[in-house]
Amino acid sequence: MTNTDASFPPERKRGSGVKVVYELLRDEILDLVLPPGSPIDELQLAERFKMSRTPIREALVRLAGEGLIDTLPNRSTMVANIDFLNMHTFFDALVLMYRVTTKLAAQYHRPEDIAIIRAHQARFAAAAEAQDALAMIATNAALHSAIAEAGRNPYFTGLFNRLLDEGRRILRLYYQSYGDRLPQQFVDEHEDIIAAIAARDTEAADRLAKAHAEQIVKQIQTFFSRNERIDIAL
Amino acid sequence: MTNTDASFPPERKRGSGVKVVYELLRDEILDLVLPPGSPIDELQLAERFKMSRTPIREALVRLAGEGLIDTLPNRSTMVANIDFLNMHTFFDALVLMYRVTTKLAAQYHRPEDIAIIRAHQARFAAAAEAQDALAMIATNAALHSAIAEAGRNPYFTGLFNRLLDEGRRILRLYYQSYGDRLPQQFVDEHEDIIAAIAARDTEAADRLAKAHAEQIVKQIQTFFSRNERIDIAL
DNA sequence: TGTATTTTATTTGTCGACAAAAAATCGACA
DNA sequence: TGTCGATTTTTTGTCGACAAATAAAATACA
Repeated sequence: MTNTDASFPPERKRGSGVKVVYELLRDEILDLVLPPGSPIDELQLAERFKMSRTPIREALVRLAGEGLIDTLPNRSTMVANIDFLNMHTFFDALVLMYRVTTKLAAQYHRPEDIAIIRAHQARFAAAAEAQDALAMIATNAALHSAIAEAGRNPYFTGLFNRLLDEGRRILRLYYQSYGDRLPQQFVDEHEDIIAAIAARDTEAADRLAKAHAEQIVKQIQTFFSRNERIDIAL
Repeated sequence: MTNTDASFPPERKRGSGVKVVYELLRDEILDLVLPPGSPIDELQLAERFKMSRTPIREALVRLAGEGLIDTLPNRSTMVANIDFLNMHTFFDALVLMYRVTTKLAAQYHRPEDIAIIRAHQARFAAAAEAQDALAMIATNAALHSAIAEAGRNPYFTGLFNRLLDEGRRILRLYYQSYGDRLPQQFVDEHEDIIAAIAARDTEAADRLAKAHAEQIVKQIQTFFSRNERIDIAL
């Protein structure tokens, strides 16, 4: 019998509380379970996670540090809004990081990195095959994150992962339109990029990553310009 | 008489405590008053700032989020070390951000930005004239930060400012060798960069920023290779 | 004397409570 | 009925205290 008795508190390990709250809240924000602008109530979270406000607070401070929530002093903390007006700054940064991390991966990767990258690519291909848009988004981010890791520059991987997270929120907004067109093309482009990395061809890696990133950005921008009226309403 | 009575506590404004601790600690870390590896004791800080551990803790969480301190669970938090072995990743990121932010400044700056940038450049020139190495480091960082702001991409300015902070720590290590050679050249290069930005010549801005950044990096690397034996000791 | 084990001390993580600040509600007055 | 000001309520920021985890010290044993 493994602790079915509820009279004892859940026996959370000391120090694990913050991590649990942080990660769950982070996922809920990025998956839009908590949409932008949602109010965050410490007391409510404390009840929900059955712990005091102190660890909740620490998790919120961390999330604020990553820009995922905004805190007004003394009052109201809420899920950060997506800045549609300055979306182009996001795309600029995303394209550059796609390029830089891919290029560095071609330069600095180790043999074992390629295996990891190929495993992610296989998962992405499976998601594309199954026409599962949400899985495509997730596996695509994981793949590019793995490529960035192979480049071994913590400054770039840090920014890139942050951008991919932010991208998760944006992509959720139009994930319907993501699955129903040319997923096979993305799979092929990934294959080319991986081949360039494995061959340590930095020039090709950069060129292919640039084309790949710009195509994705273009697709998103096209979607948003089609829904311009909705954007303005936000 | 403005509160010379010490019987009342210092009357810190509610919510300001964290900010004070965060900023002071941050400065002390970046200025190497707290050298890498220094142990951080919450209780000691609480005494020093005359407040409870709670706001101290929040400041530390924030600093940890920026990678300025490392926390081992349940035990010992200390000032983050400078990773000399992977310094090249820092330089790669720094050069790229120099280029990107300068280029974007040329593209997106507004008239008022130029005035701000020129003011910073004047301060840098004064520091160079006075052969004040520490002031040169500070004003140089402020100048490039202002240029980045004119580019108006929060993702890039965020990373760039973090890199400039990290650079503050590295530059302190060799600031003696910074002042005693060609400061006038840096002043001139800055002038050229600013002129390119003002003329909205993105190509020239990128080229000049690249040369400028690479020259600085080269100088630092030369210094560190001369002091290789010291590096290994660390 | 050196090593393993118990004991003590130190430091962190969490808690519940209280005070300050802002928002929401209520009430006086025109 | 509408507006301004006072009052109440809600939520945050800070505090002191306690418990868990680790390190340091002390003790037992070979």
